[in-house]
Amino acid sequence: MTGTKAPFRPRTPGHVGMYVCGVTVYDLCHIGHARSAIVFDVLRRYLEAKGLAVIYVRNFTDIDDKIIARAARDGIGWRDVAERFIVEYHRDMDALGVLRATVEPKATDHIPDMLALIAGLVEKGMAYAEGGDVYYRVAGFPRYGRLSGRRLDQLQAGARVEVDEKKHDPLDFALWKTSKPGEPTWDSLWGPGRPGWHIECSAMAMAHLGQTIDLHGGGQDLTFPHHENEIAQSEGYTGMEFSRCWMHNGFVTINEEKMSKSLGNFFTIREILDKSPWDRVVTAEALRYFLLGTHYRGPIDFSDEALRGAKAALDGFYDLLGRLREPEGKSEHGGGNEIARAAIEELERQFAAAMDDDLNTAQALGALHHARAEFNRALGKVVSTGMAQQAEAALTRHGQILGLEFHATRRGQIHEAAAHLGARTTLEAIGTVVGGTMLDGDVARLVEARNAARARKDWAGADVIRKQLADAGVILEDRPDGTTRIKR
RNA sequence: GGCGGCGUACCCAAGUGGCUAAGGGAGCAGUCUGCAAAACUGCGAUGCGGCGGUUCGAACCCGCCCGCCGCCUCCA
Repeated sequence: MTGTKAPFRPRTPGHVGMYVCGVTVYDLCHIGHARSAIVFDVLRRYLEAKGLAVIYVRNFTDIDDKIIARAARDGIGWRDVAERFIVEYHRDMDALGVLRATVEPKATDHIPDMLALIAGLVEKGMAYAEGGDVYYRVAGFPRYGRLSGRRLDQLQAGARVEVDEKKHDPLDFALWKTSKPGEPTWDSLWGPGRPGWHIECSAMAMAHLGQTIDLHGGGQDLTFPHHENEIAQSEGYTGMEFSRCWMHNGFVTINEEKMSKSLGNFFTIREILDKSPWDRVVTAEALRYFLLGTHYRGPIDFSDEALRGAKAALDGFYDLLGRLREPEGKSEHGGGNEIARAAIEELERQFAAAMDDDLNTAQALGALHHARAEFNRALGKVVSTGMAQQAEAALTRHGQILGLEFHATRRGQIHEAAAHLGARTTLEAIGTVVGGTMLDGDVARLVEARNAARARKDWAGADVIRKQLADAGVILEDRPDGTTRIKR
């Protein structure tokens, strides 16, 4: 609220009520939506990992001009539009590993709450009715503009021409508006109509989290006027502080420019997942990694190159996890145990320090990479199976806080998985068939044949098989002890 | 016009007064290796848009300038 970082202290120790503005469900989500969802998903995961009980409320705006317009265009009902895109939202966000919120309220389920709020504001003189519409009297709320660092006189000077002459002041905003013919309507004290945009968030936040919430989040573009208006409505009504902490994520840009529909420079989550050369699971994780690689408040520029970089960085973790999990090269008398032990401690410390400092996920990823290098170094000096397990657990535990699941068997672990799964099932479980569908049994036979060739120093023959497997998306890595690591 | 943000190596990026300016990607060299891959080691900004200033000390604070972006209207 003060525009500075401040220690986060929830109202009730050990409990956090957080509200994040979700999406208006009239179209597929783009990566800007993904960023917001992922940032606050990570915040929620981290708070929970710290042992706090989090109630996370993320709404759906399911009544809005754009939904009505879309319904008219598609020739279906507005409720059908909303329902369809809620399903699509979940499809995309599930793919990105965004957890469902504790409560995902829809605006239209809270019309009575909104009406109660509006009525209260009118009673207190904070709002006024005018010909079936109800407006909030901004001038009656002295703190208006504090969140976004604006002053009333400046706003008025710069205000664009308002067509709506029902407003007493151009800055006033609609709490309730008369429906046009054919539009969805609800009955109210001021006649049939529908809610303005801002009131829904106040109503839903208070309905689920009480009159003062611990934390409110959303995209940077919502700071003004949406969140400013939420504060005005809520505090005007309750006389209490609405949210103790505000967090706004920066934009995703394309070629350094904000994504927007008018510029046509936006990517939906769907098309990124569909058009990627990699499997969906791999792409989704790379996208998440990419989005967490920059501090949430700053802008982030999306490009194929950036996504490739994220994927390459993740590959390093997968290679390490494969080495930690394989039984080969482990010994109880290894000299790497101390290195690994120290690295785990360092990771715990650095990761927490980064996350505690305004959710610095970029720095947290740096800590994870440092641990990765240390674990690799330890493996070079040999570690025990127990220490390898601890290292693996440390990596996956911290990865999970960021929503990076290191999905067990993406690459490099097929020989483990294949032991107890049918070959076909394994391929599906792994989810990353890099352009090949060779069955595990065939792979195993070819590896055996190649090793036989190597044993009799038939290098040409061995290389033919290596090539054959490579074409099927299987990469072989020979270990010093003569065994072969299989990656696909 | 008002408000705000950004500019760190080839690319991305953390760091916002004081140890050798994190980390990732790409690159080069070396170790290992039949080859390859992976891994490890080393190299790479005497400098953090430019110029001044404050300070024992600044990428980090102040001033001016240059460049880029966003908000002020629906928008994650």
